[in-house]
Amino acid sequence: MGKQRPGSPTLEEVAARAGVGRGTVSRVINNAAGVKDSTRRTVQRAIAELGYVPNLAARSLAGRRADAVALAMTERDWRLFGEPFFSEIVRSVGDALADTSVQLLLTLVRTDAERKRFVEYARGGRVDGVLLMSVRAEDRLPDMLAEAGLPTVLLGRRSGDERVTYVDADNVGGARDAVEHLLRAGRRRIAAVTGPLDMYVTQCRLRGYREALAAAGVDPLPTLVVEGDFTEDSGRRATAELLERHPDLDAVFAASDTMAAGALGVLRAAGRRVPEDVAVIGFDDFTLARHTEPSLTTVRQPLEEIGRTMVRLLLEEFEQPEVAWRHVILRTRLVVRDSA
Amino acid sequence: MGKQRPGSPTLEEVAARAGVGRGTVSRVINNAAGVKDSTRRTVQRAIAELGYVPNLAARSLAGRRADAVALAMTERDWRLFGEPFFSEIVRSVGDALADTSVQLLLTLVRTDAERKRFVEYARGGRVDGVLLMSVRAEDRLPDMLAEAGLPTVLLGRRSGDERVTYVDADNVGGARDAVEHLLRAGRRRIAAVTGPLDMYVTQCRLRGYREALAAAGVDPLPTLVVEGDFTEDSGRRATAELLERHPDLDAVFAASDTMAAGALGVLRAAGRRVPEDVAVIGFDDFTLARHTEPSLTTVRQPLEEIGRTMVRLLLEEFEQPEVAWRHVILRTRLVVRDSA
DNA sequence: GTGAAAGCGCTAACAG
DNA sequence: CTGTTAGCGCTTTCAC
Repeated sequence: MGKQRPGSPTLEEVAARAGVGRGTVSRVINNAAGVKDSTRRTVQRAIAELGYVPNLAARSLAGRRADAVALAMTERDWRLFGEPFFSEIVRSVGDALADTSVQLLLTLVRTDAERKRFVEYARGGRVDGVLLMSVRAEDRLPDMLAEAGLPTVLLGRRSGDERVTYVDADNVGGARDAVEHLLRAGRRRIAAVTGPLDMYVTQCRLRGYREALAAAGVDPLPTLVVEGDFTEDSGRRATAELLERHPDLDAVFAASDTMAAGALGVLRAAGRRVPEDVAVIGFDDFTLARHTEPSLTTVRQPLEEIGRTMVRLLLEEFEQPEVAWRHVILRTRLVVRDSA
Repeated sequence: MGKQRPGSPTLEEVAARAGVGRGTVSRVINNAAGVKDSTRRTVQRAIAELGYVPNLAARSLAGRRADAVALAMTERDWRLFGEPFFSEIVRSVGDALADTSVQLLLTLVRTDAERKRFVEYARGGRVDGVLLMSVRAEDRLPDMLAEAGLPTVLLGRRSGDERVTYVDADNVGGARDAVEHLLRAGRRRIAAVTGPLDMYVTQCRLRGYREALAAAGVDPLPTLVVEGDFTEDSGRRATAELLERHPDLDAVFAASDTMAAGALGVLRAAGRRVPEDVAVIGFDDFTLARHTEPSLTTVRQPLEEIGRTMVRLLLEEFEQPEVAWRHVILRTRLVVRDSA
C-alpha cells in the first residue's frame, strides 16, 4: 500500500551527501536559527538534488505537532453539506489557516462507523486539534475529543452550559431583533420556521422569537411554529403547512436564510405579495443576500468572523492548555432591506 | 502543541499490564490471526482499562499504511465548492469508503501556498493516495503526486492523452446526444453555454455540440457559444448575452445543469416560454432533477458511479503498482422530460 | 502461540 | 555553530 515511496531519500542520506550531521539537516528543513549560511546552502542543494521530502510520520512521532487540524462535519444528513453556510465556514477557516503550515483536513462524520474511525484518527495524533460544525445536543463527540486532551472548538454550543470551547452567534438577541422588526412594521400574525428542535441554536432562535412576541403582548400561537431542518426544501414544506393552518399570517420569521428562500418561493406561488402582503425575515445572510430581491430583511451572522475566531481559539488552546474552555459570542446585525 | 496527550498509554504499557509481549498486543489490535483466544481477551481487557489508542504516527512510521486518502479540490474559485456536483462526489466517495478503515480527508488546494503544503503533506506519507477533482489543463499537481509514487486518481482528464489514472464520463457522446435531441425536435438556432474553455471537459462537450450540428448540416455560428464557469450565475449572464445577440434562438444547450438552471431563469424572465418557444437541455442532473419543472431534458452523468469508480481505481493502484495508469469512461444517459 | 530485538526517519538535548 | 546520541511507539522478523 501507499506509504512513502520505498527508497525515498531520508534525512540521513541528505546529511551524508552534504557532509554534515543529521541535526544540521533537521535545523535547515525546520528553518531553525543557528546554522551558518554557507552550510545551510550546502544542505539545501543536497535536498534539492535528492528530491528529499521529510517523512511526516517520523516527524510527528519524534514529538511535536502533526501540523494538521480537522474540520469535521457531524451531519447524518448529507444534504446540508452543499448549503452555503458550510461552504462559507470552510472557506473562512481555510483562509484563516492559509498563511500557516497547518494543513486543513475536512472530514465527514455521518455514521457510527465513521465516528469511531474519526475518533481513532484524531486521538491517534494525526491532527493537533479539531473544529466541529453543527453538533447535535446529544452528541458526545466533543467530550470524547476534549477528554482525550485534544484541543477542540465547536461552532455553536450544544446547551446552555457547554463545557467545551465554542464560538457562537447571539441567536436569542438576533431572533428577537428580527421579530421586533416585524412587529414594528405592524405585523402581528408572525409565523416561525425553525431548525431541528433538538439543536440548541434552534431553541435560542425560538426563544428570541417568543421573547419579542411576549414583549409586544402578542399571543404566541403554537400552531404558528413549524420545524424545519435548515434546508430550502424544508422551508418550502413548513411554509406550505403554515399557509394551510393560518391563511391570515402576515409575516414569516425563518431561522435560516436558506429556509427563508424556500418560504419566499411558496408564498409567491400561493399568490401572496412580499413584503406588502406578507413579510419574510431570515436569519443568516448568504443565500438571500445574493439571490433575491432587495426587499428582504435579514439578521446577519458573521460567518467569516466565526471561522476566523474558531481558528484563533484553537491556536489559543495549543498555547494555553491550562485553560479548561473558552466561549465567544459574536454579535449579529439586523440588515433592513424593506423596499418601502 | 497538540500531539497525543503526553502520558497517553503506549502499547508497551498495555503489554506490561496484560503480562504479555509487545508483539502480542500488536497482533491483537491489528486483528491478526495466531493469538490464543484467552490471551486475546486478556489483552483487550488491558486495552479497555487503560483506554489505549494506537499512535498512528508510530504505526505509519513502522511501515504499512497511513490508512487515509485525500480528496483534493483544486479550485481557485471557492464558489464551486457549494455546487451539488462536488457535494455529490464527496458523498459518493465517502460512501465507497464507509466500510473500510480508510479515513477520507477533504482538502482545499486554492493558492500556491496551499498547493505546496498539500504536496508536502501527501508526499510526506500522511495519505496512501490522492483523489483529485476538477483539475485544470495546465495543472501539474497530478504529475507531481504520481511521479512521487503516490497512487493518484483524477476525476476527468486534463487532455486527450492523460498519463494519470482517471475516471471520466463520455462527454463528447453525451453532448452530441443532447444536441441531436434538440435537432430532432426541430430546433435549429441552438446556443451553447459552455464551461471554462481551458478545461478538457468543456472542449469535449463543445465538440459534441459541434459534431451534432455538423451532422445535421446546421451552420455553427461562433456567436451562439458563450463561456461560463459552471456556476448558476454564469449561466444567467451567458444566457442574457445570448438573448441579446440572438433574439431568435430557439434552444440552449448548457454544459452543466447548474448553468442550465441559470439559463432557465433568464429565459423565463425575458418572457420566453420553455419549452414551447425555446428548449433547454442541461448536462448532469442534480439541480435540475430536483428543482425545476418536469419539462426539461438532461444528459445524466452518473456521479454516484464516478465516486465509486474513483475509489475502486485507487484501491487497484494500491494493489498493482506496476500498472502505469488506467482510464475508465462512464456512459452518460439522455433523460427526456419534454412535457409534450 | 508468544517474546525479544531491530529498526522505521525524525527531533531534541547535549556535548563539543 | 555543528555532530552525536537517545529515544518517539509501533510493526515485524526471528527464535523459542
